[in-house]
Amino acid sequence: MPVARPELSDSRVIAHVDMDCFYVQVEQRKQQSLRGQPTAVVQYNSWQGGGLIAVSYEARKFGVKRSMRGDEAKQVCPEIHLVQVPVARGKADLNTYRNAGSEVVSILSRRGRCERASIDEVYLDLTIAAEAMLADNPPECLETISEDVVQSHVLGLEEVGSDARENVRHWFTRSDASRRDKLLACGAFIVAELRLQVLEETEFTCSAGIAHNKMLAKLASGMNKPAQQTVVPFSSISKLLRTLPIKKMKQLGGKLGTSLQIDLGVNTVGDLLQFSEEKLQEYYGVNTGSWLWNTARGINGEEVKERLLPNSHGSGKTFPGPRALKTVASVEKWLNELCEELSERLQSDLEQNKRIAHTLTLHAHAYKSNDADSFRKFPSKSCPLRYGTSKIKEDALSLFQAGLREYLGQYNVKISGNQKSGWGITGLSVSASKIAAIPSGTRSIMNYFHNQEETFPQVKLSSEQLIQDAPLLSPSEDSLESGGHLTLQSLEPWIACREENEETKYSMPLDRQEEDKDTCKEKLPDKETSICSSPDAEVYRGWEKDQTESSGDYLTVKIRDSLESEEGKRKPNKEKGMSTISRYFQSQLSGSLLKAEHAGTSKLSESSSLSACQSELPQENSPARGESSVDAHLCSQIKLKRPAWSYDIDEIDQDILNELPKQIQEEVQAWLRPQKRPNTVKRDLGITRYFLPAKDK
DNA sequence: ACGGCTCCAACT
DNA sequence: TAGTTGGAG
Repeated sequence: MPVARPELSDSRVIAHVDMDCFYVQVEQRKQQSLRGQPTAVVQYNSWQGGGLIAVSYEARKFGVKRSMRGDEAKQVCPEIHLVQVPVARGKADLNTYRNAGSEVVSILSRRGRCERASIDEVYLDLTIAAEAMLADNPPECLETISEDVVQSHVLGLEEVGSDARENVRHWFTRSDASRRDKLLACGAFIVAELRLQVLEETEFTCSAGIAHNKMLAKLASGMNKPAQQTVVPFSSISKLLRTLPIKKMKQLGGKLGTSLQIDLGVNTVGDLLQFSEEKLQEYYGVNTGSWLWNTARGINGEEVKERLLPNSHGSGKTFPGPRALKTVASVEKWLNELCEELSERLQSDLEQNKRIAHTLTLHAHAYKSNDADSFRKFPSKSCPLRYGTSKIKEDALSLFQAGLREYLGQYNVKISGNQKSGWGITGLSVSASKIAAIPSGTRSIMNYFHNQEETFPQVKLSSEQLIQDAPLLSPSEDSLESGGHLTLQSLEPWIACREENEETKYSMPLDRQEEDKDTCKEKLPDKETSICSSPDAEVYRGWEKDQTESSGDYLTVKIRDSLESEEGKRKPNKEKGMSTISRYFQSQLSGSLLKAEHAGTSKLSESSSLSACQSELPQENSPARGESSVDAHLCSQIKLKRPAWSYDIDEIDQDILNELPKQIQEEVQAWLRPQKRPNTVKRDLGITRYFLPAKDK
């Protein structure tokens, strides 16, 4: 069965905002003299002037293109200013651009759901805001319309006429427009405001598309650049798509688009209209077939996902041709560099966003010169991610060695040392994924009960489960003010200070599990303190409150009473679980709730707040972040602090969760199963077979 | 075996 | 789940 077909009456207001030659703008802001100049950002100046990764519009006039070499660019545009991407640890370092992207996102996310689509693009769902504007303050009632809005492009209007501007102004204000047009008009107002705010607060310009779905918004944002916006009214869609080259459509720029051209003779999106949905499904499978059919009609039901932060971090480098790595030692050296960068970024993510990553993956490209099957792909390998730079290095190397053995095949025993081993590594990357919000129900739990108390005198937990005599927790004023044990901050140090001197449970990387098991184990500490709960670890971790810094009470709440060990012996016991959790909440309420209010306004507590980006400050006082000493300092500082809580996230009884308020359930869920994304949109990109007819029909 | 470095998502 | 593949900027 085909995927659920999106509504024909899709009247959402979706915007796609795209920064104009973003890296160039970032460099121009840093170095104001570059403004207005033909400029490009280049990496690796050594070989042929390096590769261009961003080109200013002034330079584009000269025919300078991305993917040119620096030298080429100089030829067509001798005046061009080439700015190098920062280099750290022997590789390009994109952090300044990532941070600048975060600045922008923090502004663009103000008016509706915001999905960070890449380092310099977002999608916005402005439906609610547009509806509100239409209800309260519709454009047709406005006396004057701001210049920025009138400068919008509206597809389908005669822009060549003597009075293009007047046409646009009229389109925005006419009272007899359809509701969907009016909503788009409101969307365009909102986007214009947002873009202005971005400019004022960051000095960056951007372009935008406003339409009823993501596909069309994306298409439109690229139509008038730079620093302009384009609206796609419903009535303009068919004409727009009729002549649009198929490859211009997002997702069709690659092999699928080529297959459409070659195999079906489809050159424009409009050409697709002649094929029935069934026919397209025959060629490309049900999902892709339906997607194509819808796309031809401008229909696209993809939701804008709420995501301000990336789902993974990676650090990689290529070693082209002669620079290929040929010894394990050189691979190790580079892996170390990559891991250091990755670890640093994981640390910042932890500090700024309170998130932890759960999986470490290694990718490599390799060649074999001698062998017959030398075109085999180097397999990617992953393992649980342990925080701490040296742990990451260690694990990454193990993953590499596992991959290499597999790559070389079982007969090739000698993999190390020899210069003439016949293999070479042309690309390496390490990445961290499955990033989830820190196990910090604390905030929302406290917020929840805070609110509850205003509404109800007593929490809604069955009374027999409220154990009054449990002297569990009554934090001193002091501990609350310093972040106490109820805030994220108290949790952070425990997770943040994962460094080498600690005792840490060893999650054995794949390759060592078999052969080196014994030798490995001896070197390893046996006490479990790892963030990652490995599935086979027989561990108990309660919630602990440290005694060094707070009032001296000691708390151990068993959040997990039902334990399912590997042998699966014990059976769930809801009652017990409930009672302990209830005790915890109860003690919170009776003991510390009111004080928590003060904590909420204290400086420390503020600094621990979960702001997505720390860049909402005016940029004058937010210079580019220092390189790395910050982290080191913070970490050492943190080490002195106590471990706050520990927990065993895999062992929480689902029944217990179900008893909790929805808000908390969601938060806990997120940390229970980080890998599972809520609401996976049934999107269809099964782009695997292009030449095979009808398999799945 | 060069465009380099990321990121996302679907599929198996 | 881990690993592969395609796509985009």
